[in-house]
Amino acid sequence: MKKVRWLSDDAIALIARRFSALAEPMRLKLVHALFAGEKSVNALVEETGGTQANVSRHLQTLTQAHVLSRRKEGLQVFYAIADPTIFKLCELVCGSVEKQLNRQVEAFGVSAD
Amino acid sequence: MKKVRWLSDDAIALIARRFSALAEPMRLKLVHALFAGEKSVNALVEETGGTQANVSRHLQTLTQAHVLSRRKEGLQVFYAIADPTIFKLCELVCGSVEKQLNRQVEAFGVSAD
DNA sequence: TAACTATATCCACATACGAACATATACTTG
DNA sequence: CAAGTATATGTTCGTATGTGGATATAGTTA
Repeated sequence: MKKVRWLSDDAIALIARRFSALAEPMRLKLVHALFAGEKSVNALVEETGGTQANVSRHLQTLTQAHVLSRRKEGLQVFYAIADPTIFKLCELVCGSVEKQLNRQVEAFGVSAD
Repeated sequence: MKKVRWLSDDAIALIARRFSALAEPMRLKLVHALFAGEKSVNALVEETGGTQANVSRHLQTLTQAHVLSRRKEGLQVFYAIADPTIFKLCELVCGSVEKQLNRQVEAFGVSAD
């Protein structure tokens, strides 16, 4: 028996903001790249193929959303996954999308009658 | 030992789309309202306080994202949560946001020195 | 201090997206 | 078939947001 909590408009807005942090391909790429561990901005620029300006901006967005953490060391800045729930989140969504695609493939395969 | 799958740009885009379905306050409200079970458009309009046009649009978005299912019965259309992972997703994010807020409150409480 | 590297920010532009009104469509009932 | 109800869609508008180039800032090294 699960209790469904009540959510104020402010709470709803916060949750929406958290989701929107992950609702962008480049940001997802960055998060995914960081699954392997902490990396510098430069490393992320090379790995994702984005421009330095864009990568920096998205990293800022993710950090403000408390998804990533920021550590400065000399000239470089290292980012890492700050919120461990991100792993489960991505896993869930990834699996769900996969399942949906499989269903679509199946439906397509038997759709002729 | 967890294997990190490789994700193509297309896969990334799909996952981003799924997240963006939940990255909007009104859509979250609708999803949250449907946690209690299937409801008609009219019921959702009343419960959320949105306009009929907007609610209908957002319901369409959520349905296309495979978050909700649609059942027509006479004049009315009933929507329901189609993807059970949504529950866990919201639970995770909700808890994470809550935790983060608590940390901020604590930090604020001891920040004066 | 001057050159050099890594990162962040400013700016301009294009596009996506949510809101609201009006209207169309689908279904029911007299 | 006409009127009425529930839902969807067309349209316009304002705003938010992603992008890339140029530039600013911070830190290192000669």
